[in-house]
Amino acid sequence: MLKISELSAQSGLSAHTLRFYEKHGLINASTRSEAGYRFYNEADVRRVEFVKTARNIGFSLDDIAQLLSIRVDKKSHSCQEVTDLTQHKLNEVNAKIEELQSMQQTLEILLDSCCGGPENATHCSIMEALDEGDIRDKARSNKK
Amino acid sequence: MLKISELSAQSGLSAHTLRFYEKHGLINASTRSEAGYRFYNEADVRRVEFVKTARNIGFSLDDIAQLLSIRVDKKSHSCQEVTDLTQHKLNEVNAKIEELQSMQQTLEILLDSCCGGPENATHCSIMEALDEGDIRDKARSNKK
DNA sequence: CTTGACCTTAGAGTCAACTCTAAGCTTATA
DNA sequence: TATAAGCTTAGAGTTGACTCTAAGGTCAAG
Ligand SMILES: [Zn+2]
Ligand SMILES: [Zn+2]
Ligand SMILES: [Zn+2]
Ligand SMILES: [Zn+2]
Repeated sequence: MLKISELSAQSGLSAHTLRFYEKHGLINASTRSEAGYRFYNEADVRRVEFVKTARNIGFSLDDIAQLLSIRVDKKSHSCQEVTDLTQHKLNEVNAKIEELQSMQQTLEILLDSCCGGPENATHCSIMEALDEGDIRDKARSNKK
Repeated sequence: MLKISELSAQSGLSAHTLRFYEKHGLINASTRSEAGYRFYNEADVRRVEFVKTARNIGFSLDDIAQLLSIRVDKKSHSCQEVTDLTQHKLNEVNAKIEELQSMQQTLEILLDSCCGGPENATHCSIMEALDEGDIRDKARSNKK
């Protein structure tokens, strides 16, 4: 049985974060001492590791809550539910990547066009491009 | 001279957003009516368009504030300052893309491994992977 | 028996970029 | 002249995932 500071050291999550996750229904200390101190058993630790893994992949805490509710009763849930969640997350990630790649392209074009030198910026092609808005066409897909 | 609602219609930014940008020092109505109504002239409108363009590229409002301070006095600033800002933003964007691509890979691996069918999730390889944490190695670079 | 480290809670603060509300003027139209 | 639409301000609310604070209880060591 681990105290919160021990679990914190072991998991790399701060005690604050562990309490925060508890408040949001993700994890729990299955026992408390008489004084109210949290004590985590092995199953608790495994659950925390599950949360950590899912979080590292990029799932939101809401996603993780759903994954956890599947985890505690796998018989009542299907593989399809799991792939739906995963696919949905993948779609989000893909959309963000596209948005960022569009920004990336525009920024590279801007950098290519500017001399980057120490002279003053009265002739700066980046400033001109921002003023004229003509890169906006290339950057339009960046909009949320 | 445009009233705020007219500039809002023309620019696609809400009147709320225009006031918000003003509060944060990005834009200004160079004149006010006797009753205090904002009136935007052509230079104001061009400044708003500059902000919009920069925002669409992905610059933060802080970045934009810096770009604007260069814009109003180009003689006192160098091309290098402009490229520094742009390069810094590009580095940020590249870092995020890498992070997301790592998530993307992990999610694709997970999706490949799961049957996605309607049977129950007791055998689900995604749940197993999350439990065992063995994809964490692939996903480790996702950490902030 | 007193430090000092650790634990508890509720609740506030952080970041970014809006978004909205309330309460009250102003202006245009009927 | 009355109604509605539009403007003003200060300030609060939103989202997500923490992060920290205050005020106090607990526990081991010296
Ligand atoms: Zn130059
Ligand atoms: Zn330049
Ligand atoms: Zn299956
Ligand atoms: Zn499965």
